[in-house]
Amino acid sequence: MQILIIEDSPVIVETISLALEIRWPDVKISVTSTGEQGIGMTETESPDVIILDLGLPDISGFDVLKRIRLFSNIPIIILTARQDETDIVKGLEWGADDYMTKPFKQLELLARVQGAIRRYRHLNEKVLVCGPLRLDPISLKLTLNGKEIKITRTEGLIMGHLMKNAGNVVTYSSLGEAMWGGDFPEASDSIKVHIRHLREKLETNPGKPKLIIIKPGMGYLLTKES
Amino acid sequence: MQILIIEDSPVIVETISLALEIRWPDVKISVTSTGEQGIGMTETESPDVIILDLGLPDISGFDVLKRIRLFSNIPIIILTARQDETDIVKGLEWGADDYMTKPFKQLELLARVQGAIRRYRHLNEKVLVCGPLRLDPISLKLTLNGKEIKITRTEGLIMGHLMKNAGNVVTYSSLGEAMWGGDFPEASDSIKVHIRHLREKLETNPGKPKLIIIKPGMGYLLTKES
DNA sequence: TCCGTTGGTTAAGAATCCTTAACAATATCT
DNA sequence: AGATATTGTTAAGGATTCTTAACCAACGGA
Repeated sequence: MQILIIEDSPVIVETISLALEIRWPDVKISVTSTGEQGIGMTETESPDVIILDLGLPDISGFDVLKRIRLFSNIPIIILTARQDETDIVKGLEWGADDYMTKPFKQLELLARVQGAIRRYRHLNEKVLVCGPLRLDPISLKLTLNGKEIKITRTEGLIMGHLMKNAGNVVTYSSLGEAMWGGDFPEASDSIKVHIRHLREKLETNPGKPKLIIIKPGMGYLLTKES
Repeated sequence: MQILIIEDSPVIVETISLALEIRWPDVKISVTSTGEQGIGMTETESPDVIILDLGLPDISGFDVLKRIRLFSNIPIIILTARQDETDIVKGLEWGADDYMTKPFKQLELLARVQGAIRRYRHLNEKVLVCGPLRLDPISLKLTLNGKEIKITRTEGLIMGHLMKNAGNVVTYSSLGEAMWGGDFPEASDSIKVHIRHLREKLETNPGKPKLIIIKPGMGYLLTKES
């Protein structure tokens, strides 16, 4: 994970960096105080998110935004002073993904960054295919040999995770993360219930599963191909 | 709505066009039988969806795919013969959004096109802002003055539709379409209940709404700005 | 062999959410 | 102003979905 901060105030850079590093200990943060350099670094480093102050010393933040958008869809969160709130609409129209007004809370920042990443991830989520199974990871619609299978949200998240790692074992904890996000209950019986439900919907013989296989002591595995 | 078909078999083109025209009577369909032309037409016509046969007379369908992906994220549905199913994975890896094996059912085609468009629409769905309200239209998370407001899925769809048309009246039927999709119950009392719930969550005085206003006989209106 | 752990199975309960329905309040029209 | 149509309000019911819990079966190590 890599984040580019285009901001000329060292205090704000410090605030932002600190929060990001606490939330994502292995984040790589690049900083520049000028717009020109920011555009360059966007190309060279291709960060996952850009945090862009609209009030820069050299060129207008809007120009930076526009020029980055000429070649990239990287999510951009714009910063602006509270009194310049009219800029926000303009910024969003020019392709920003989100905005924050200064001063802002660190938690708010983290939420916005997290949201921007999540939305951007969506962009790259293509239909997943695995043998006879197809899953649209956004709408969580699943088909088996072309027939639509009704699944719940949670079941869809599990299938998405299994299909992304088809052929490999998926641990309980990584499944938990896919289902519940960041932090999830230590122990829960519910995974095996969901697995049961999925097997009932997908397997010809749910008692003798051929698709969703248990790897004892490790986790589950979705058989690659058929 | 515009769709580009890159396919050299007139029979298949006919099948596809017919289905598309029935489903979307005002669709604009462009056809070409060669890959080179297909790439060109993608640039000049910027269609909403491309249907691409992998078996073309001039250049490989994969090359077409790759070259289009160099400059565009337009959703591409690839067609391939049943016996070449190994192509599918390669196609998806190279950036196709979906696939169909020939022969295919017309209804299946429509579903795939619809799905591709819906997913692509997501790409362009930025955070909606309207005065103190912010809505992420994908996760349907809503904040009011920065505070997160818990809303249900249906409430989120309603807010999305209202915010997209902030300042303008939104009719009952268009709200129904936003909530339930294509076809929806003629008469239902539930909209007004959802509106009530939203007002309880958003208005300082839900009985005297200032945000979600009724336009008697027409529909609802979300006040632009505050 | 026996016990303990791991996973499977099933049912019940809780939580959430949507819709319906009945009645009240308000607006619109004549 | 009075009648009628439209919208507001509230409670209740039903559907769906997730979790918990209790018990069963299989397996491996002591």
